Amino acid sequence: DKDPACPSEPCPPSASATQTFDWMKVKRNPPKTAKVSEYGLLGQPNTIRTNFTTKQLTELEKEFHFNKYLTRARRVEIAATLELNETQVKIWFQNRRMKQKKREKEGFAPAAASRSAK
Amino acid sequence: VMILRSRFLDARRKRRNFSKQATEVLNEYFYSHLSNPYPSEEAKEELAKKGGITVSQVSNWFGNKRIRYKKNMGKFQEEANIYAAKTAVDATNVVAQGNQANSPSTP
DNA sequence: AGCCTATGATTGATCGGCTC
DNA sequence: CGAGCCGATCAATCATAGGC
Repeated sequence: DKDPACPSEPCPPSASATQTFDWMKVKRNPPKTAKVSEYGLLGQPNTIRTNFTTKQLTELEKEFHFNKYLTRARRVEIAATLELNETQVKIWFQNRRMKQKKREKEGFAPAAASRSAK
Repeated sequence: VMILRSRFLDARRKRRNFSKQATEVLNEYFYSHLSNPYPSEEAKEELAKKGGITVSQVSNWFGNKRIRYKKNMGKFQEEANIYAAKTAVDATNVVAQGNQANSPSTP
């Protein structure tokens, strides 16, 4: 209800000095990890970040070391075994590959950082 | 409550806050590009060099900064003013032509 | 000593672009 | 035309550092 200095603008909170740019309004769609096609009840709106168990991560990691990329068949197999969606397994591998790449890239450079620390 | 907290012992354990200069460099860039705080890979490399941190750390910093900034803009108003005064290379819209104002690097 | 906030890192998942 | 991948980013969370 208060409006210090806002002629005619839709500014709920109350931006003053700096403006509100587009990137500040970006909103991601909620995860669709849910498979609300079975139980008539709304059940659990898995609209949140899934937490993989240590067991699942261990298996995924093991598989990753065997093969960096998945085949359709293997994916189905793993998803079933770990009780995850094929999409989750697929995404996990993609993220894992990126993580690997990042580590290889930056796992070498840090060979010169400490200067005259103290 | 399944003790799935097996996350302990990851890596994020020993965390060090960045040096004053690193934070200074990062904030300068962030606020002078508030309209679009998404540094290119090259820009990240330069920021990393200037701040004495890694490119990944620069990415993490901007990621956290953007999210936290928009989550609570009011809380950063003061900080914004401080850095806004220091630099002003903002380019809200790439409107009209250009003269010769650019590269804020290499003095 | 005990909290509470600030902050760097991690990560499941999304977004846009590209390849096939 | 759609599925999978890449690269970047988001968003929530973890765990610690810092301030009082």
